[in-house]
Order: sequence, then structure tokens, then C-alpha cells
Amino acid sequence: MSIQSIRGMNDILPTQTPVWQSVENTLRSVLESYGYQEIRMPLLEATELFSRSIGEVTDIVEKEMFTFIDRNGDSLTLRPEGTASCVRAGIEHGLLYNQIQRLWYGGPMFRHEKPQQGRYRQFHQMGAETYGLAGPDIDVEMIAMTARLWRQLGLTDLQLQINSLGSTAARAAYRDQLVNYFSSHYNELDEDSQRRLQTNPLRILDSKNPNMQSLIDNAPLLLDHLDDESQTHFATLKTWLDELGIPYQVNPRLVRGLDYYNRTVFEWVTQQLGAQGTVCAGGRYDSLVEQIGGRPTPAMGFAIGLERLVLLLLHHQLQIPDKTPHAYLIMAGPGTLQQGLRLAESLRDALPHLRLLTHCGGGNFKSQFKRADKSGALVALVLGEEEMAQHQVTLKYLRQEHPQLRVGLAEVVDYLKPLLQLSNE
RNA sequence: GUGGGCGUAGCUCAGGUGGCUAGAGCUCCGGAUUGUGGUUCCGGUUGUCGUGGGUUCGAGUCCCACCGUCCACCCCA
Repeated sequence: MSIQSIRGMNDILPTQTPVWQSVENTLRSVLESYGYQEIRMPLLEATELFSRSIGEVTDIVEKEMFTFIDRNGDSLTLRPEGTASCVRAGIEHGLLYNQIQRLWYGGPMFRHEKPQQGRYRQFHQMGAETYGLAGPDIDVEMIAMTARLWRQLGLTDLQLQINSLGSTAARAAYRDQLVNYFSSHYNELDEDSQRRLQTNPLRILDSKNPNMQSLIDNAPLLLDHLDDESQTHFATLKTWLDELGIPYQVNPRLVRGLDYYNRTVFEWVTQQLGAQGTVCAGGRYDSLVEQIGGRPTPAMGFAIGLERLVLLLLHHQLQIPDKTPHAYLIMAGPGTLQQGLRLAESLRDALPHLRLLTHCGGGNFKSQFKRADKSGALVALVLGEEEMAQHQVTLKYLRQEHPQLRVGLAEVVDYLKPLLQLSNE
């Protein structure tokens, strides 16, 4: 067996890259249309950054990070998510103090999980983070922005779920109540939930075990224990979502896995990706900046799982941009190669958007035409000895009923121009 | 980390209960057609049968272990 890629780390092959490029371009243009600026962070950070921000006892930190000791003896970790790095960079470069920032980033993230549909060890996210804004207005903006993303991409079957976790203090108080409640029913908890009681009690509410449902239904509700300010914040958010005509579902069981969230949390989910239905998720994290060593700064953000988005788009067989070549240059006979390469370069000068493949590797006309056809090109440009003697090129249309014709070298451009408009960019 | 399905040619897959040099379609290459692809016809190339061990006169087939992959649990984007 020859060397293979690392488990859960996939190559994205040429047949797939057009979808990825299309998704990335769409996301970028929407983010820019809301005035968000790109920030790029390293893939590698001090391990402590993640253990302090994501939470010591979360699964991510406890067993899913790619962590190693470098040559200096420092513990480094491949980023399992983007928010912590973004906050670190913001603090480090003075981007956050007394300022308002709207940022976005993209790139690979790493988690040592067992791969399955929509979940990989190296996966890609695009995310946005905002700083210095505490009100529900920015929450609405970010949710509306994600709604626009799906519209741009042509996705119609994503559902928005929202919830409020309340203030950090209210959340902690609720957590205590929940622990008390479930502890008094300890024997009715399944094995997973008994463990969650120690690690993340809010997660018990999310259990998929049907035997747990009645117990969960009777548990105290997070929304009943919100502090007044969070309640108002959440109510306003809902009103404004209504006004923008963005449908949502309040899901009182929605808790995000990472410790730093408070108040607004949201998820966009689909039924079409099997078990990994969350395509986009985020929320407020008003205390994280301070926790990592900055001045108290309200913050809100979300991340999108690109693999899941791409899977969804493939599911829907949405139109993706065509990258097949417009023309394929066939050259045969003494001296035609030099002449042909010159012609190809001049055509690329004249038509910057032209996708022109020049034949390499020799061969007779027949084999060259075969390659031309296989490339998907719309026309074959033929430069043989006869053409060369008359300073001409033969144009043969490979995809449409159209007789082939001979044109002068200088006129080729005029015949190629219409082809550029014909193919969808 | 736990559980289940699956590993045969570049791709998609056949190969009852063990039995000769392991097959098909597609792809690829060449020819029919020495300056014309895509259709048709003819011919050709392609394999440590995931890896290692075991049972057997004999293993692609049975047993064990490992690896990979897919799906689910857990968790999460």
C-alpha cells in the first residue's frame, strides 16, 4: 500500500474545486457587501489559547485537538476553530479596545474525531466575528447576512433555530438548578447523560435518547430563568427577525458546545446531511475577550462548515461555473509548434478571459483531435503545414453544427470572442 | 473512544458449498480512416484480490489480527 493521506484529511480534486470556488466566492462577496473585512490567522497557536477559551472540560479540548510539543518545548495546537485565534489576534494588535470591528476569516480547522459524513479531521470553515457591539441589532445583522448567503447559493431548505443562554451569571445559576434536578433523578439518566452531568449538563437537554424525553420535558427551562436584560435582548431580536421576514424556530434545547457563549445562540440546520445537520452556528460571547486578557468587549460571531455546504449544493445539483476550455490548439507539421505557441500567447494577450489549451506531447491529427474533444473545448484551432503556408488557422466547432472554416491569423480573435460569452462564467 | 457495513484493474462491479494461467463494462493506447474528435467496428495494455498470519494437497473464497473506508453513537461546523 502506497502512502495515503492522513485519515480524515481529504484532497479536494479538480472535479470538486469549481464548487468550492463558487461557494467561497459567494460567501466572500456577501460578507464584503456588509462591510466585513478579512483577517487571516495562523493555523498553529499556543495550546493554552484553546483550553482557556473553548473550555477545559469540553470534548474538543479534552480529546480532539491535534497538539504537540515543538522543538522549543512549547505546546502547540492546530486550531480546532477560528474564534479563539481571532480574539487573540484582535487583542494582540489593538483591534478591539474601544472599537467596532466586523471581521471574517476562512480556512482549515482540525479536530481529531472519527470521520463520518460531513465531519472530517481537517475541515474548512468560513466565519465572521464582530466586536464592540452589545445589542440585538448586530445579532440580527449577522443572522440576516447568513440568510442572504443561503439565498445567494440557492439553498432553500435550511431552518433557523435560535435560543438565548442568558447572561453569564444567569446561565451559571440555571446550570446549578439543572444539575440539582438531574442529580435528584440520577438513576433515570442514561450513561451518556450521567457523564454529561459532570462535563456539560446543558447538553443533557439535547439527548437523542427517547427514554430520556419525559425527564427532559420536566426539567427547568433555560428561557424561564433568563435575567431581565437578556429577556429584553431576546425579545427584540425576535421582533426584528419578524420584521425582516426571516422565519425562525425558538429551540429552548439549543445550547452550543463551547463554554464561551452567552445570550443569543443560533444554528442553521438541514435534514439532508444525515447526522451532521448543522451547516452554520454561532452566538454571542461577551466575556471571552476579557477572559483571554483583553478589556471587556461584547462580541458575536458564527462559523459555516464548508464541507457540509458543498455536500448540500452537490445534493441539489445546483449550477456551478463552467471551467472547461473555450479552445484547443492543434499543431502538426514542421515548424508549427513555434508558430502555434506564438499564436497562443498573442490570443491570451488579446483575450484575458480566454481558456485556451495548447496541445503538448505530439501525435497525429487524429490523436490531437481526440484530446481536443476530451478537454471539452468548444472549438479546435488547427495549425498544420497548409495553414502555416497561408498564415491561416482552421477553426473547427466541436459542440455545435457549424462548418469548419479557415481564417487569417489576425482574425482568429474575432471568432473566439463570441465563444467567451457563450460559456457561463 | 464505541458499534455496524464494505475493501477484487485507474473507475463501477461479477467471481454458490475452497479447485487450472482471476473476469466484465467503462477508461486508456493502436488500427479501420497517413489532415479531423464525438457514433460504429477490430485489436491491445492494466491486478502484491487492503496487509500479515493461520487452516488446507490447494484460499479472492474459511478463521484470526491489523489497516483503510463508509455510516451511526459520542461530539460538533
